[in-house]
Amino acid sequence: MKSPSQPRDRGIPDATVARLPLYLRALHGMAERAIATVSSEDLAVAAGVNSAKLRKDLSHLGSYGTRGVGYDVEYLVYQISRELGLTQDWAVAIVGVGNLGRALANYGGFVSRGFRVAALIDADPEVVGDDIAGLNVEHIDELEAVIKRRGVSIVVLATPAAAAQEVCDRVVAVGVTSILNFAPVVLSVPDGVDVRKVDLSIELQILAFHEQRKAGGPLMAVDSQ
Amino acid sequence: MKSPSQPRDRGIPDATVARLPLYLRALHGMAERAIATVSSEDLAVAAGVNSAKLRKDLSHLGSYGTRGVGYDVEYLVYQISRELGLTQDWAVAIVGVGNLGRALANYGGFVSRGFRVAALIDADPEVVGDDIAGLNVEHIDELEAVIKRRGVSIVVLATPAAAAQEVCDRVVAVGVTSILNFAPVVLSVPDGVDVRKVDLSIELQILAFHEQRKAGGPLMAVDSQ
DNA sequence: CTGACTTTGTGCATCGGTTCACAAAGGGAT
DNA sequence: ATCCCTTTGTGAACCGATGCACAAAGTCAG
Repeated sequence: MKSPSQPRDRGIPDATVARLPLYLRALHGMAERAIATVSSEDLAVAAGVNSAKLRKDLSHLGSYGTRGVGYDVEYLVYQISRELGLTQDWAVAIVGVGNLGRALANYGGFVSRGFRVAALIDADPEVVGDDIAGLNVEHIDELEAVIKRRGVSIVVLATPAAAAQEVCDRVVAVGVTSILNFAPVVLSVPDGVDVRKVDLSIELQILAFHEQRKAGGPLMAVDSQ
Repeated sequence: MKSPSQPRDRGIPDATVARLPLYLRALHGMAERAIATVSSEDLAVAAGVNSAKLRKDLSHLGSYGTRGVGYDVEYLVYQISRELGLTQDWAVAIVGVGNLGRALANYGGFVSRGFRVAALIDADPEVVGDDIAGLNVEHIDELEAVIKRRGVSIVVLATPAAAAQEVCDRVVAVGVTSILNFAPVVLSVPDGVDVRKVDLSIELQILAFHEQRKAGGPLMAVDSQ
């Protein structure tokens, strides 16, 4: 059972928050395999982190382990889910139904737990009206109305770079404060609005940097194999 | 002091490397608008960071600015490109041509500079043979052969979670040491292999955490911001 | 050439995050 | 109940990243 009021240090470090979903995924896998309890060591391995870090991360949520035993898988799933806000249902709108938007709409794991794609929105009349992943694509003119009507609180931007800032401004204006941005631009938003960025080309460039270094540094092999 | 033409400080901090692509993008935008020189302040604003950080980042590459003036846009573009290894051409293979793989293959900005999608690979006979983004989808059996033949050095995994580790093992076995993983699994790889992970559901969960907190949270807390 | 002005590059203090290492807490056996 | 074994939770050292603030280095006007 849950301790009623654990006035837990509401300041969970960002680095910890970023790892909680990782632990949660590992725990879900264990729950499916009917594993009842898990040690910090085992869970850490499954999540790809070291066990001291995992223990410190979990300690920020409360004291949910049992010394000498480990953590109860189901209980920990619940606690982490609650902490992340996954015990409620989040309505997500995807703006921009190009290749990427379409992929996101169809991507099952993307909306597995706690999230629900509630709207698809695009500006192209060619696409508006189409059914994708069981949803009707609505026109960008309806943006504000749709967001309010469906109670959307998280917006995914999969628009072209040039359109991202404008769409961003509009959704912020109707009260959205959480945005996941796939467009390769730096969005400017007022304080209090969270923007997370996923940038494929940046990831590739970081890989290229390390790859180059492994290959002998710049100006060495142009044609290596 | 050192000669300004010999920067070669081989220890560029990871945090800096992660931001260089951001600067590069901003600089490209400026170059297109025919801006010849830029101050650290202006570039920092364009890239969404603070100027001291930007200057420190650039100082790791060498001393490429002119006091009292700023940085030459074109020269800085070249230096950062070179440092990131973008002056050479990287052959990228995308494994898994589902919705996401397809989106990546078509995503223009994804392969704009320095990168080239050299192969699309899938296991589904339904998809193999299709032409996507001007490329023929090849069968997973050909994985090793294609990677060698095309000189692929970076592999993008867009497979289902269950297949990712196996594909990963196979590409590592033929010498690939840079992997961009979109599958929601923790890949285990030998030392020396770089894996970067893009995980859509984790990003959403992080947003949900902050959104929940803003909305009052499981326990209404100090609303500092 | 000199002096006013601009902007870089960096020393230094600080901060957040990671890791180590161990005392405390619990279980199980006898 | 007592001892032994396992594993958590955390104090403290460490490490890298951030941001301030300023001297050094350059431009430009006269």
